[in-house]
Formats: sequence, structure tokens, C-alpha cells
Amino acid sequence: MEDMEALPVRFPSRQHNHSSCVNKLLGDAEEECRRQKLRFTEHRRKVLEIIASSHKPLGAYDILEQMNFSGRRQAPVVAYRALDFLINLGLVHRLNSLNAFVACMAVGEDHTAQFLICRQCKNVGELNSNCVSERIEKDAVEAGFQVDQQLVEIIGICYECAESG
Amino acid sequence: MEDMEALPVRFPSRQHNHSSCVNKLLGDAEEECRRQKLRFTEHRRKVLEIIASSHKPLGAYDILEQMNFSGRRQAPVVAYRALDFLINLGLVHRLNSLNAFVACMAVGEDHTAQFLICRQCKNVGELNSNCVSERIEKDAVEAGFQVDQQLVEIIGICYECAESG
DNA sequence: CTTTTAATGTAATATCGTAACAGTTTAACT
DNA sequence: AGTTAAACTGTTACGATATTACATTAAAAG
Repeated sequence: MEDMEALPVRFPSRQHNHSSCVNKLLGDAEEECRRQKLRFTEHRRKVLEIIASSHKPLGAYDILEQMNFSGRRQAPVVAYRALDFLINLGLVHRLNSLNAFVACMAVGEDHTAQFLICRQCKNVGELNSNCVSERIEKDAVEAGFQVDQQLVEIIGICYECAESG
Repeated sequence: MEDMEALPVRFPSRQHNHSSCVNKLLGDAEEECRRQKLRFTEHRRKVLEIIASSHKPLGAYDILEQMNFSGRRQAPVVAYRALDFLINLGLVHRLNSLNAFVACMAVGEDHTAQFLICRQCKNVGELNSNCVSERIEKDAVEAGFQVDQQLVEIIGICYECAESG
């Protein structure tokens, strides 16, 4: 896996190793839950595993399909509950333009993420530009608007898809 | 209605006169359709009227409820078709975080809009910051990402709601 | 005036998300 | 340990949002 730590932009390369993503995220989750005395239950672990195994956004019902523990299909609310938990913890993001969910690529960095969504390969990257978020904050404040939350989703074509046509 | 033309930020004041918004938008629509040889049909006019009459975002089914032409309820697809048309024309925007629609406040200015959504009064303003959109474009390009569309939704509290508590 | 294209009417269905409530597990506190 | 309170789970049902498919009608282009 290439080093994405130093860059403000993180778009998953085609070759990169997912399993290390998964392990890192599960580790982060466990640590964070210990710190905040929250329970990292089976459902929550499973949902995080599923999401972290893909850089393509997954719908709640896609996730649900992969949750068949005992061959039995779970109710939708099971997935949504786990997703809410993970989102509040900052481990998962919701993409409003797709009604879908992705794992966070910058856990614990207290970031206001912007998402790069490739409409060809469907991979999603995070653009972690403080510059953008500060600019938004600044312009909003000038308008007397007090910002709680920024949602930035950028749709286009990623580098690798542009290359391979 | 206060003059919002000169400002990069447009948040509707409580006192401003909606009917002039509606008329302006209908005029813009007619002109744009004439120019592009598109048909400004009854459904399309009606939906635009409904949306323009509110700065609060409306869901497709809210719009549908106001479309009872002959006392008869229309099918959802009727609203969605008109909405698609108006969005392509740049007269209406979709707010992904709310699954809702608002009239454009800056028709014809070829803008990449950012939306200010007040979570108290539910009014929506447009922040028309080239600075933000250029910054996003620039950062994305640096990551080798080719931008087609930017979605920026900012959730918080507007000036008037902050004042009145 | 006929051919083609665009828009409409209608029904059915897919997709996404939540409410309500009973039951169970876990943590916290005597 | 035993008790209580809080958090989590199981289950059913339903609400909200959006699309497909196809037959019909209206408008524009030739």
C-alpha cells in the first residue's frame, strides 16, 4: 500500500492492499471504543469490516446482504443502527449524493472531509483540504451563517480511469 | 426585497417578497426555453412555480401534493420528470442531504453553487463563492482528479435564527 | 400530411430509511 | 453476588423516496 499519510488527497490506487485498511480501521475502532467506553459489538465490527473492505461506497442494503450471520437475513434497522454508531465515531462517512457509505481514510485527524467520487470505477477518495473547509467557513461567517457541518462531494473521473480511458 | 445582486451570498431575508422571485424565475425559464428550443409545458411551469414560491426546500412528494390539477393526484414520476428538466436547465437545485429541491437564486450566472441550509428555519441560501469552487477544483486536479460536478452543502444556523435565539 | 421526436398517463415496483416495542445483555452500584 | 439502569438486539410493520416499463398523445420536422 502506498503511503497516503503525507498527502492531503487520498484516492485509493488500484493495487493497494485492502486488508491493511481493514486491520487499521478495526484497530482504530477498538482503541476509540476503549477510550470512550463504548461497546464494539459484533454487528458494529461486522459492518465496519464490510465497509472497510471496499473503497466503493456501499448502500445500507448491500451491507445488509453481507451480514447474514446464521444464514438469516437481518432487518434493515440492524445495519442502520451500526452505521449510525460508526458515523458518530467518525469511522464511516455517508455520501449523500449516493445514499451510500464509505470507510473513513483519516480516522482521528479531526478533519472535515471532502469526497472525490469517480463516476467510472466508483471508488471514493478523501480530499482533506483545510484550505477548502476554512474558505467555506470564512465565507459563510461573512454571511452571518454559523456552520455546523460541511458536506462536500466532488464527482468526476479519477486519475487511473482517465489514464485507461 | 433587499438587493441581493451584488453579494456573493444570498440568504433570503424573512421580509423579502416571494412573488417577485417567482416572476423572475418564470421569466428566466421562458427565455431559456425559447433560446434552447425546449418546451415549457404546464407541468414544468407548475413545478417551477411551486418551488419558487418557497425558499424552504421541498420534497418531491410535497410538490406533488400541490400539483392536483383536476383534483386528481398525479403519479410521482410526473414530479420527477419536471424536476429533472428544471435541474438540467439550471433553474432548480437538488439538495442531496435533504432529498429536496430549491429554486436557483442565480440563474444564468454559470455558478457552482454552495448551499447554506439553516437547520432551524429550514431556509436555504446560496453561497456563490468562486473562491471555494476554484480551491476545490485546484486541489482535486492536483490529485489527478477531473471534476465534473461539485456538491457543497453547509448546514448550520442563519443570521436571523441566531438573532432571535 | 406523415414521420419522428418529445411529452404524458398509468400502474407497478424498487430502493432507502424509521417507528415502535418487547426482550436481552452489559455495566454500575450497592 | 443481587439489583437497577442503561445500552443493545430482535422483530414487525410501515413510511418516504425514486424508477421502470409501456401504451398513448401531442408537437416539430420533413
